[in-house]
Amino acid sequence: MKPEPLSRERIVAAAVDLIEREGADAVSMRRIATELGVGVMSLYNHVPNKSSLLDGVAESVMAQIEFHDDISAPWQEQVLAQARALRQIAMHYPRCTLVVLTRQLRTPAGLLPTERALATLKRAGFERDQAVSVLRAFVAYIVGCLLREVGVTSTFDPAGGGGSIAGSFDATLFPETADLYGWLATCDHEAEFEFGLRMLVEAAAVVPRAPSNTDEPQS
Amino acid sequence: MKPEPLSRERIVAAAVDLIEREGADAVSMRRIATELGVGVMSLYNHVPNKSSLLDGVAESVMAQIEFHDDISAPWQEQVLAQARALRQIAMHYPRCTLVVLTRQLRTPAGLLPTERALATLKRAGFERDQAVSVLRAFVAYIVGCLLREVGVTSTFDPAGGGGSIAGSFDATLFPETADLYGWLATCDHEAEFEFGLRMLVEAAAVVPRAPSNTDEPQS
DNA sequence: ACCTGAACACCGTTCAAGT
DNA sequence: ACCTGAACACCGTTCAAGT
Repeated sequence: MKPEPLSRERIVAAAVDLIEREGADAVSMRRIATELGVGVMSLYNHVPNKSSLLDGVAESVMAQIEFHDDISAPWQEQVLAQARALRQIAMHYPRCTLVVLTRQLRTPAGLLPTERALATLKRAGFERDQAVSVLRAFVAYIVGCLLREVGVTSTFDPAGGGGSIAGSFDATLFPETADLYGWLATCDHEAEFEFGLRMLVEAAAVVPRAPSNTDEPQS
Repeated sequence: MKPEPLSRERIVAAAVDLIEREGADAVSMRRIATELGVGVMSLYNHVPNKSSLLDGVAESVMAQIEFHDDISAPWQEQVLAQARALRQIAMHYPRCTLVVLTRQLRTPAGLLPTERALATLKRAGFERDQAVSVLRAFVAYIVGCLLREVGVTSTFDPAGGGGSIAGSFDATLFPETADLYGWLATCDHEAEFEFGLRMLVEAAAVVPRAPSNTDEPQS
């Protein structure tokens, strides 16, 4: 009935599944073993240790990113599309997101997003050091957004989600927070993501760069 | 010789200390108890559980943020100063940073940075929803930067720090990454932080906002 | 009020034994 | 080659017992 042989892929898939169902804290070698109906130690025939298993989780998720950016579109559009592709996958695996962002991968799946972004920025005419700095600014922003969206960092709701409308903080100590309570208490993640992304794209567009090739490659 | 009574503060301080010395993974109730020379269960007289202890760590670090921003300076300068204050504290407690950013605090120490930033943005003339969106964009960027700086997320060095100059990735598959290897392999964290910060400040400056009070408050 | 040891239900991983 | 149980050195937390 269950002759399917154990393999690294099956183990990683079980881990991704478990994380999405119960959160990253639920992941343990023993738990995944029972999930797969095998002894704990059987896992170690395919995965050297837990850390490597989590690398596998990150790799598996990263490999599913789907880039749809049009190479003939203006670079601003391409950058937006690439950023949205990252967000897509994070929305698809929200509870894996912290794990994915936390393990830096030096594998094809981990390097591909960087490669594509750098190609876009160089085609846009950015000098090499500028291309890297702009990339890093975008990635920092995207990482911060995604961690907020999946609930890892704060949305600035000053009184936990389930609290009363007035909240429990001292409104006289924090008058601005109180005044803006209505906006702080809710967060349209997609709108906020797009808002900051557009700010960065606009700012990147005015970074001085080589005039030779701006939008169209012209070799 | 050690009559100093146990207290929540002493426990939290020991945790902060241990995290900075050995990393967040080293923190356990048992370890901290031995660190303080008491039985494990003694801790539970002052701290309900480990999660609350980590909240204490975050609170303790946040409470040490020192804001030096000049209320009469242009809002752009104030925003920069506030962002740098956050970075300062993260640099002072690098290994606590993930813990701090990961626990959203609804306490005075946790709300103060938000309060100050919102005051600055409102004085700059941003509408209320804009002020919140701009704040969220800045915070996302800062969170992403700090996590990179403390080693949680990737700097995009395509071949781990200790690797050979050429790296171990396939240069034909990733031509741009290979071409930019020299820039990707090193990361001047302060310079990158400032670079993206300036991009965001410039972009924020052109967000359309109420014309009534721009730089000078005019009641 | 504060401290504590024993106990319970967990961890990751090593090792030696099986097939 | 792959699977496995026992064992070791850890976890967080409950509970009942001490002072």
